[in-house]
Amino acid sequence: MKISTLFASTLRDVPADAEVVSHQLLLRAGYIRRITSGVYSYLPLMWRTLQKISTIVREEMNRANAQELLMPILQPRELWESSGRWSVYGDELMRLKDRHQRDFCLAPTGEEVITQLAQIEVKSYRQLPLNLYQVSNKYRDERRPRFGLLRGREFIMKDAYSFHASQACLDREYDVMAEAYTAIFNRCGVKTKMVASDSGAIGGAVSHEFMMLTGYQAEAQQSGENDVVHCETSGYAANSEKATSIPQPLAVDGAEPFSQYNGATKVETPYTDSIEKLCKKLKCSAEVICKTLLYVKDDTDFIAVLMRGDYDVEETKLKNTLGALTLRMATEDELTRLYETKKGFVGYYEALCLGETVDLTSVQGKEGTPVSLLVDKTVVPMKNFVIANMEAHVHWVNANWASNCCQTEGITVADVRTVKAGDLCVESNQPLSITRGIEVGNIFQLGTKYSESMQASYTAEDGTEQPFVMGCYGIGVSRVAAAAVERYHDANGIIWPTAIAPYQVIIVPANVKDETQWALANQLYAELKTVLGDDVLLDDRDERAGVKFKDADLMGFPLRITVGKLAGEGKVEAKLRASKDLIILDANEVSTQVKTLLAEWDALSWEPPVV
RNA sequence: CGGGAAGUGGCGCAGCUUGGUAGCGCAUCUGCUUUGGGAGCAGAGGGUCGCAGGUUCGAAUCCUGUCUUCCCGACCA
Repeated sequence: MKISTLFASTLRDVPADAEVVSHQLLLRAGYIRRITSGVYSYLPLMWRTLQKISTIVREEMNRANAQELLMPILQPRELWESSGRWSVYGDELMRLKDRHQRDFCLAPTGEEVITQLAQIEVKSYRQLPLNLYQVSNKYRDERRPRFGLLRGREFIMKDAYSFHASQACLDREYDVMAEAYTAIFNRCGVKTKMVASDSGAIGGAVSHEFMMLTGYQAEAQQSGENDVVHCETSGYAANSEKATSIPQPLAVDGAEPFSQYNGATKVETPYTDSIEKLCKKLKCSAEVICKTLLYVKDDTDFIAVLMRGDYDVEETKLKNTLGALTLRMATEDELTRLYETKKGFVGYYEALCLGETVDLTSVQGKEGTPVSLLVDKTVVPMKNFVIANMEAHVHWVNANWASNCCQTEGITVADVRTVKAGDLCVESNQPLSITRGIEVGNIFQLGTKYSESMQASYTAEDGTEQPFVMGCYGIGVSRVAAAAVERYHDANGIIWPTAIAPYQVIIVPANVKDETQWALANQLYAELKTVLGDDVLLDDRDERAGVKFKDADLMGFPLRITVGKLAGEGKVEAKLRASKDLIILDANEVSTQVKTLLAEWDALSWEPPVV
């Protein structure tokens, strides 16, 4: 390919609406253009990169005995009703109507279609196991598309679905997919960590995500939307939405700071509507405070969550514990309606700490509105702590649980707290660290969730009808590309891992009007095409050398061959994008050296400069 | 969904307060010079100032509505 005819133009200025590095660079280097919020055209350079990623994905999936097919993006409402997800998926489902006012959606994922397909086609256990996949556009009406290709409303995803006659068989496939994924991301040059994750709206039990960690950057520049909790010693790794830990072993006995009070005492704490203010007022640390947060489940049920003051509630964990579809904090209006109290003073001192036994009737709100209690595990061992009692501007200190408190029926004890860096690993008892990450793939054990709701079954060996045991496996193809740019770039532009660079080599004649340089550049171009196929670019533009160097750096090709002043002596310069060094080569050894040079650029060991 | 900001040639911006026939840089095109890290000079083309209504002799500018885009939030009692 000659650059003069390549459909790509570079921008000097950063478009004002691009926030993250990958978005900026892909725009500036002429890879993508936005059509509307969260929707992009992939220009030829981008498309080549995406195809290279897809090819790697296909090769590894095929190697794992999965079969590629292609399912429709446009899907009817009825199909989604049959799985129950037409309503469950919520606003993220991109919905539309046809001319007869029939409802359709654009596929955000493919369980419904594939399960129906299996139901029709697979009749016997003899046809199992089966793993089917596709690479196609997916649609999610994100509440806030952002970060360019990292979170768009339209994106390219590889989604695979496996069908099994037993859990054991699914377990084996799950491991096979985990291996395939590791191979895929390694080949793409994207360093990932497999972490335990929450299964979210797709449902099911066991699931893992493949996270590209971005923690190599200075704190303020860490990109990615997920926090990954991990332990160096045990190898434990989990999304913060799923992670558990041993809480920091701080003194949770408030006897010390409150020694001036004799037993449980009511203390004036005006306007302490945050833990921070309360600590300041009482001159104590947060871990001796028991805070109470009021949540609303599915917009109807009230749940009070008791949490140690220095920890936050992990809402995903809470949601799963409660089996809630939606969850939100109660509004201040609701607090007033239920208890006539203010933010900062929600608490059940009287019900839980006064006397020997708890009185759950007094936990109810006005007019007997039921409120269920959920106690985080960290709260149980607390002694002589601070707790509110619905009375504004007052807290109780030196409070202690009634003796049967956490065993009382109607009080649930569960782990719903957000892991903090420095908490201890449940496996190794060593401190955990937290790093930002970009999710580029995930694997789920769906079990029989979809096969049961959609009544997809096969005839088992014993003649009975059994629902399929299913797994599903996704890779965000377009997100992998953006994530790679997020990881591999410098001040001058993109630095593609060789495997997914749109072109491996760019030949730059410094001055196209110099006949010697021009002739040699063209000769090398022809030679390299025989070695690399169409993976070589010739910058044949009549531009100054500086312009061409800048563009080559911005676009991020791994190897640049400059045909310049040494052309007369039959010599050229080779430069790896990720390196500062120039290598002088004899022109006649270029085609034999190119692959060696490219192999030198090993993306997995490259560390970007800390800016 | 809540809050904030912004829409002016392809990209980045100024002009708006105090209405008077639209400008700068980059990019594009032509010519000359230049030619190893985003060149210089001279010239050219390209915009119904997001859209709709209103005020006015006159609106990019003032008013109303609307659409779009971006940012922050939607997690702490």
